[in-house]
Amino acid sequence: MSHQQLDYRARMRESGFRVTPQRQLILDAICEGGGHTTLPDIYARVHAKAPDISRATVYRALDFFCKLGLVVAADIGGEHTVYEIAGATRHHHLVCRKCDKVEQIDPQTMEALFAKIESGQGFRVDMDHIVLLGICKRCLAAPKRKRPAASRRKQ
Amino acid sequence: MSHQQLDYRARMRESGFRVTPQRQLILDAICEGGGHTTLPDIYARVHAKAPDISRATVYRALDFFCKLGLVVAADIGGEHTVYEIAGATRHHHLVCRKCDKVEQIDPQTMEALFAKIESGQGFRVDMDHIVLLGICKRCLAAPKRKRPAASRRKQ
DNA sequence: CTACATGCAAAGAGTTTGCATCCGC
DNA sequence: GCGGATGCAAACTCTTTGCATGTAG
Repeated sequence: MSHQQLDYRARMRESGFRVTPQRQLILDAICEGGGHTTLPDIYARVHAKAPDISRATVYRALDFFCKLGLVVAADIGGEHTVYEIAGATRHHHLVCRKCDKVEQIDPQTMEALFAKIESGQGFRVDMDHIVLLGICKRCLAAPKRKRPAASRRKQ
Repeated sequence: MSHQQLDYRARMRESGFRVTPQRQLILDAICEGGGHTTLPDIYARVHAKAPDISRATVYRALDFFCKLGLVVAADIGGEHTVYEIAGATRHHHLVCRKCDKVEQIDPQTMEALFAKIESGQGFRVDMDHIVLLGICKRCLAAPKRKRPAASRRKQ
């Protein structure tokens, strides 16, 4: 991810903004999260390495990254908004309600769905990141199994 | 919706809980909202008819309805959780980012998608109410057009 | 009459903002 | 050195909770 990091640095500076150690740590934390990083997650990671960083800074940095388009925010109907590095192509996830495991949906399957909706009703779906909740293969097979899994409030 | 209302009353009482005027007003408000009713929405509606009802009561009633299964809550990635009367079958919506119009997705299309995901990756999607954001037919045709539309914060 | 519901107000949780200070560039 | 970035703390918003009172059944 190192060469991409350099890219990010350049993009920040080009836009007249600064590359600070805090922002780098926060960006790192999002990368490390690999897919679904929530604010508490990011803050915890960052705080472990640099205890002085305040939550306000994390909020501001995330906002900043989103505006720059480096990071995308997705409110996927859990407790928290999740953040991830803006990838080249849109992709979609399946999240298991039992074990919180995340897997990707075959992109073509989703593109086919969008195409069908557009041709059928003239509606152009425009979402970079859809998350479908359900039960994964393993949990379907072993209903007893449980991982620490953050509890979900709703639905 | 009147006979259904009676049904609800019965279900509440059967479970040992009470039918109060507040609960009826709140349920009415959800019905009137027709599809996507948020808490501020519900509160506003209810408050207009009965100014004494407190937000706490609305929260408690919604929680209660959800537990009873009369209402489903869906956090669709907007600012607020939306509530709606629990319908018989799951259904999914398209919401236009420009004009906020809501339309249904052909249920079979979505069921086909879920079936494909389950057969393909063994993951059973389990969502009653998916919302896909995008641009509707009319707004695609007339990009200038705008309605008051509540502003969206994210994504 | 009894137990559930309500209203009020206070407490929590999460997020935003004002301001003095700091530090990339 | 300048102007953006940070840390702190206070302000805000949304939601939950404790408690005395009200009321459906």
